[in-house]
Amino acid sequence: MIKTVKYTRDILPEEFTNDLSAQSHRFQHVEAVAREAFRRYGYREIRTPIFEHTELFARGVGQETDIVSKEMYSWTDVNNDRLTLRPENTAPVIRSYIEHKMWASSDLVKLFYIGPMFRRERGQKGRFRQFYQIGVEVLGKSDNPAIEAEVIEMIYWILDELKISDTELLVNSVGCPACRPQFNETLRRELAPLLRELCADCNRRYETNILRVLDCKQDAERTAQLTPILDLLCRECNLHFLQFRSYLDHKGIPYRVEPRLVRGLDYYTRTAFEVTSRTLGAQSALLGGGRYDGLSETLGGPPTKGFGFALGLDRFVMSLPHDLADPSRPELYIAYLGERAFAYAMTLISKLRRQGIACVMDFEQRSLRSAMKLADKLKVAKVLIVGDNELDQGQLILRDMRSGEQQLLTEDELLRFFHGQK
RNA sequence: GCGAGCAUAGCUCAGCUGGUGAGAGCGCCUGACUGUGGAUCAGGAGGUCGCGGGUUCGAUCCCCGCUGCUCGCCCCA
Repeated sequence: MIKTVKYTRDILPEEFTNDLSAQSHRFQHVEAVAREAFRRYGYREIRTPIFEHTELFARGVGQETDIVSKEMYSWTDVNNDRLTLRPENTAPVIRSYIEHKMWASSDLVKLFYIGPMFRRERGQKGRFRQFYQIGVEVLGKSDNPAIEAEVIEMIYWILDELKISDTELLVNSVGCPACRPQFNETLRRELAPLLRELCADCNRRYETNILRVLDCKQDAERTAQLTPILDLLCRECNLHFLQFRSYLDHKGIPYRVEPRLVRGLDYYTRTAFEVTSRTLGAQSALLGGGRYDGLSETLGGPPTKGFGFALGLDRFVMSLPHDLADPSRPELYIAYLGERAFAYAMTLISKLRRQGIACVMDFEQRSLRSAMKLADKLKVAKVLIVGDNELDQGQLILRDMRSGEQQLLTEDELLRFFHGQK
């Protein structure tokens, strides 16, 4: 049997899987709520290719990051192009922003995207090699922290609307090109004498990404005595962070300052944030994002401020309430008896569908009993029964599957009945 | 890339220190019920016990290897 590739999976209609985290209607629901949020907040959809030139990610995300150095699906095309399945979508969106000169037509560009990303990681709860992200990017001339607060407010609206609770917002500032070298240096100096006491991972991080040492759970006790990164920010970064926090306070959005929060992608500057959930297991990040003011220049574009986030659709789906109903189930099942009724049902069902009614019928001649069983299994709300008797009398039977009540209707009355429902 | 656990029917699992016949619940199909579902009852279909090797008179059970899944580390959404 040919199966899905390791650590990938099918997202299925609910009738084919008990796994709530893999049911397609739950994905649809998160997408629908997110799209409504984007509509209200003025975001426009962008769809970029799922593969790009490898160089885009090497330069945008950073050659030394885990993503680029070991997790990308890359290949050389027949014409020797180096191509990569996108591992994230901020760099592609910036690429598009530059390619289509969006800066020329608007000072502030607000984009959203929904789609699959690919990373060659080991699978785990809430982590797959093909996973889905919904994200936004705010691009333009302004780096006003009010932009950041508005984005986070929108995130909270989405979380509320989806009834996802038990979450926590963590915020931090990772500085800018002006102050980061300095606090990296300070960190290096303060950590040097401690290195022998720190775990193996931290010794490695000391060389590769020193900020990550702060994120280590094992060595939390020892690193707690270091100068907090927030004390080392430059004037401008410090002011920016304070303003950002005051806007959150103003909006009544609760958060926790987490000086250990460090994002793993190179392009982040200043504000970094994450929303975690207690219910997710080891991979607790529901979403993450931050500011990336230099990214456009890095990719050959004009100086541009940027802020955005991406949410893990797979993880959102896991966090949704368990009892979410699937609204895409058919409402009506047509049970027919005999050839004449079959021909009639064929044309009637077309009329109903053109009116927007979700209705289905079976194509085998079967007993009314087995048709009813089928309708029951489909969980339709109503069943229309039509046989020779009904055709002769010009009256159809409409049965409510919940109450068991039946009424007689002419075809016109039926069409009007469902029309009124819409 | 590293570590641990698991692998028996479509699903969830049982199978008592290796010993005649491979099981349960749910689901599925049929009938009791010639044109009325859910409940009940009676039948039925469905399994190379993940794959390969070894130990043994005998392996679903013990050992080794492989594969897959799951969870954790790293890292991220």
